[in-house]
Amino acid sequence: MEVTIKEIAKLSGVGITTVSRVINNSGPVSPKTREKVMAVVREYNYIPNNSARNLKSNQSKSVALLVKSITNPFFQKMIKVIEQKVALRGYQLIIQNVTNLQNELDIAISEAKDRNLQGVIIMGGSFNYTAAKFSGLKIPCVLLTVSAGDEVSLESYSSVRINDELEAFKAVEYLISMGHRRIGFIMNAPVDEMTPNSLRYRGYIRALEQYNVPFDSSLVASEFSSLSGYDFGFKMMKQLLAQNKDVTAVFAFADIVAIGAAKAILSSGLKIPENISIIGFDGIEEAEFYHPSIDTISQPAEQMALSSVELLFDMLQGGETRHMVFESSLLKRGSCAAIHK
Amino acid sequence: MEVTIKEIAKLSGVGITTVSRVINNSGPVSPKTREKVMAVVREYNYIPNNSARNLKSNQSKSVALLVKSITNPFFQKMIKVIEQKVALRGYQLIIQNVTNLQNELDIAISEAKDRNLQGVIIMGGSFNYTAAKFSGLKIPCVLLTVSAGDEVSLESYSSVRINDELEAFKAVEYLISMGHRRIGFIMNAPVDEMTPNSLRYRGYIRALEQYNVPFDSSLVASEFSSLSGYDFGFKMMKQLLAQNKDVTAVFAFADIVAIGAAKAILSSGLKIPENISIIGFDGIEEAEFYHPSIDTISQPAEQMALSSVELLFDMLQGGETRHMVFESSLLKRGSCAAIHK
DNA sequence: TTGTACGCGTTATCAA
DNA sequence: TTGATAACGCGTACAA
Repeated sequence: MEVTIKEIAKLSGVGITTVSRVINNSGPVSPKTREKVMAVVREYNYIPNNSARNLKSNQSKSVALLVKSITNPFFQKMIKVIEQKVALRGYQLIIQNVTNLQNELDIAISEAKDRNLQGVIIMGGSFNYTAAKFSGLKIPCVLLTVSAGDEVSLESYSSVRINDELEAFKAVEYLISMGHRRIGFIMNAPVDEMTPNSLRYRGYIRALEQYNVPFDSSLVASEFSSLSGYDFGFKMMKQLLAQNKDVTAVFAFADIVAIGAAKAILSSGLKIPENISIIGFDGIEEAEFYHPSIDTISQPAEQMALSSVELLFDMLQGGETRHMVFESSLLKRGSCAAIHK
Repeated sequence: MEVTIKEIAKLSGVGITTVSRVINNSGPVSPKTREKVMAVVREYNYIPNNSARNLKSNQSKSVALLVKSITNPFFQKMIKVIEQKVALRGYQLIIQNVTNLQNELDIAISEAKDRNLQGVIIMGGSFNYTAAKFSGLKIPCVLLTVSAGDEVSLESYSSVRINDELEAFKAVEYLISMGHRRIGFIMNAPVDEMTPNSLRYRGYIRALEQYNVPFDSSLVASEFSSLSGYDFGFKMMKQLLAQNKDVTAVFAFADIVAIGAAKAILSSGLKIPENISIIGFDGIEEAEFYHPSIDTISQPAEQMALSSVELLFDMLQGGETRHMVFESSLLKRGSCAAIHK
C-alpha cells in the first residue's frame, strides 16, 4: 500500500488540510510549515491517489483522441504532436482507434462517461453528425480534419480542417493546366456519405466543369473497402488502367493511396510522369521519399494538430468554440508532367 | 451530475448492496430483484463511477504502452493490434511516446504510480536495463522487440522479440551469397548501447567474418540522430555513396531507413538492384509498395503484438513471466541481385 | 494560519 | 436473499 495524505500529515505533525494545501498550492500555509511538509512528502515519495482526487472533483484529467484509421501516416504526424501537447498540460491522453464500421461520436459518448473524460478530439471520420448526437456528448469536442455539417450548431464543437473541395480543385486544375483531360480519381468511400473524400470528389468534378473537361464516370475508381490505403490504391489503379487505356493522369484522395497507385503504374511497366502523372493529398513523408517523389496537396499537419489541442483546452477553460480552416499547399515534386502527344 | 448507485437503489426500491451485486454479478440476487434493478439501470442509463471503483479496489483497469519513436510504421502495425486486444479485455490503454532522450523504464515507473497502472508494455528501446530499475517498477512489464540484458533476472519481466543478430546475419549472408563483398550497413545508434540495432550490427559483422569478407569501417554509416528514419537513411546513404564508389549492396537496420537510402540511390541516378542491392529490416507495407519493392527481414508483427498482450495479462493473473523469440523471414522482392562485373 | 469532520460513489463485511 | 454501514484517499466547509 502506498503512503497516504493522512500518514504524511501525521509524520509531519500537521493536519490533513495543511498537507492538502501544500501539495495543491491552495490556501495559505506558512513557509515553515510548507517546508516541513514538503520534506516528508519527498522523503516518502508521496504521490496523491488519483482515483480519490477524481472521485472528489468528479473529473479525471484525461482527454481522448479518437482516430479513424490510426495507421495512416498522415494521422501519425498529428498524433505525435497531440500526444506531446496534451501531456505538457498534465493531462492523460487516451488514444483509441475507430474502425470504419464504428461511429466515432457514439464511441466518444460512451467513453466520455466511462472514463469520465474532460474532452475529446476526433480525428478523421465523416461530416455526418446529427445535432442530437452532439447533444448527447456533454464534453468539449474538437473535430480534426472534418467539421460536423450544416445541421449542427457551430457552438456545439470546435473544428480544425482545410477546405477539401478547394484544395482538390487546385490539384485537378494543376493537372488540367498541363494538358491532361483523361484524369482518373481514386477515392474510397461511397459518394453519398459526407467525408473529406467526397468533398475532394466535388473539387474534382468542379475543376472538370470549370475547364470544360468531360466527366467520365469510368475514370472514378470508388469502392467501400477495408483494405489498407496502399493496397486500395494499388487495386483501384490496376482497375483504372485496365478499363481506360487512355488515362494520362490520376488524382488520389490520399498520399498512401497515391503510393499504392504509383506502384500499380510502375509495376505495369509504365513510367511516372512520362506515361501517367499522379498527384496525392496530405503531404506525408512517404510520398516525398517515393521514387519519383509524388506531388501532393500538403496539409499543415503539425499546425493543425497543435491548434486542435489549443482549441480543446480553450473550451475546457470555458472559452468559446472556434472553427479554423487552414491552407494547404501544392507541392510539385516531379510526378506530374505536361502531356505530350 | 450523473445518476449514482444510491439513486438506482432508491428508484428500484432495494438496497445499495443489491444494486452493486446486480451490476457486478457478485453475490446472490433473486432473479426477480435482478430484473427489477436492471430495468432501472437501463432506464436511467446508469454507468458506475470508475473513480469510486478504483478508489475502493485500489486499481484502475488500465495498462500503458510506451513506444520509442511512435511514428515508425513497423510499430504502428503492432500498436493497432495491442490497442484492440487490450480494449477487448476491458482495459484502458494509455499510449505514450518516449523520445530518444528519455529512459522508458523511468517513465514507466513514474507513470505506474501516477496513473496507477496495472501493467505496462514497452515497445522498442534498448536492452540496457538495470536490475535496480526493474525492481522499482512494481507492476508486470512486457518488453516488446527487446529484452533486458543479462543482468536482469528473467523473472522480473516478460519479453517478445526476435533474434536480431541471427536475422541480420541472414540478411547479410544473402547479400554475400549473391557475390557482394562491398556491403554497406546503416544504423542509427552508437554501437556501445545495446539496442536491436547494435545486435543487427553484430550479425552484420559475424556474417562478414564467417564468409571472409573484409570488414571496412567506412562502409558502416552510423550516427546518433533525431532525424526521421527516411531522412536518416537518405543522409547516410548519400554519405556512403560519396565515400565508397565501389559499394554494391546496403543493409539498412530498418525498412524506413532502407527506403530513405533507396531514395538516395535512385535520385543519384543509380539503379536498384542493377547498381546497388538493398535490403531492409522489419517488413512494413511501405517497403512492399516502394518501387522497386524492397527486400527485407520480415518480423511477424501482429503475432508479436498479440503475444505481448497475452503475456501481460498472464502476468496480471498471477502467471509466470515468459520470454518468446519469434522467427523472421527473408522476403525477396527484387531489390537485391547478383553482382555482375 | 491551522485542524476537524464530512462526503464523493463504490465495494465488502456483517448481521438480519 | 437482503440491507445497513464502514472503509477507500482526498478536498474543503467550517470552526478554532
